[in-house]
Amino acid sequence: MAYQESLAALADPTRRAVYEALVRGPKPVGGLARGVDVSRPAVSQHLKVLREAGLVGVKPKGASNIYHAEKDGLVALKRYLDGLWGDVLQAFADEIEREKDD
Amino acid sequence: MAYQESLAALADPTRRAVYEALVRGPKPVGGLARGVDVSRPAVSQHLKVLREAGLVGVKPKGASNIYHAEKDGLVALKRYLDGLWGDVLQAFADEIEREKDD
DNA sequence: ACTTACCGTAAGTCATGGCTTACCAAGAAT
DNA sequence: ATTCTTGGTAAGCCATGACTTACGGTAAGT
Repeated sequence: MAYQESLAALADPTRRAVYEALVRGPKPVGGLARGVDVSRPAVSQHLKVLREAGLVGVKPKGASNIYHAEKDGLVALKRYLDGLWGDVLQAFADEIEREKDD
Repeated sequence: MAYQESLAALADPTRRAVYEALVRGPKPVGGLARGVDVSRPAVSQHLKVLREAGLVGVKPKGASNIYHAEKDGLVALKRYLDGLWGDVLQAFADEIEREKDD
């Protein structure tokens, strides 16, 4: 749920690939594993990290678990970056001011 | 310059701390090192990663190197997340539609 | 000129984490 | 009831990467 976890979760390429697949629509673990070139257990582990970051959620559907993208983790990350963005703009403005002193 | 590098760069806590310090204003390497509990060379290595991601830039000022936040890397990351966000909303909309079929 | 401050790079150490195989549990199907 | 599919967890391996110390190089101060 915290932006730090979203950041760490999305930093890994294959985990990001799994997430991007889910962003296009809900899918079972097996389906996700087929889209990536790692084993199915590896995908399960990635899903755990994504789940703890609030980026995805699960709904059991019989024997299979259907994963889907969740808003929370992404919103947290977007908010964090927007905060940084504001500060960066401020820093730029400050620098313009400073350059007037020559 | 690519969002992948920004993601990887900001995923590390101490590197993120260095970046956040720069976002509040330009600083020399030594000053940055004093704000974090790792050695100065470690900070230099983090700055290299941040620089390659387009998140920071340098301006030599005499003997010291003044680092500052750069827009490019952050913009790239924000764009990527906005794309994801759009897809997530679409996926949610699709799911609402699907639930009408019961 | 010599020393001191500032910084980047090299080499080596060590922990983190991503991957695999093996195993186990639960639901579907026959 | 047994088999087959689906998937989470455990244990172990191994590469990546974050950190340290040591070194070299340039600019400023005296």
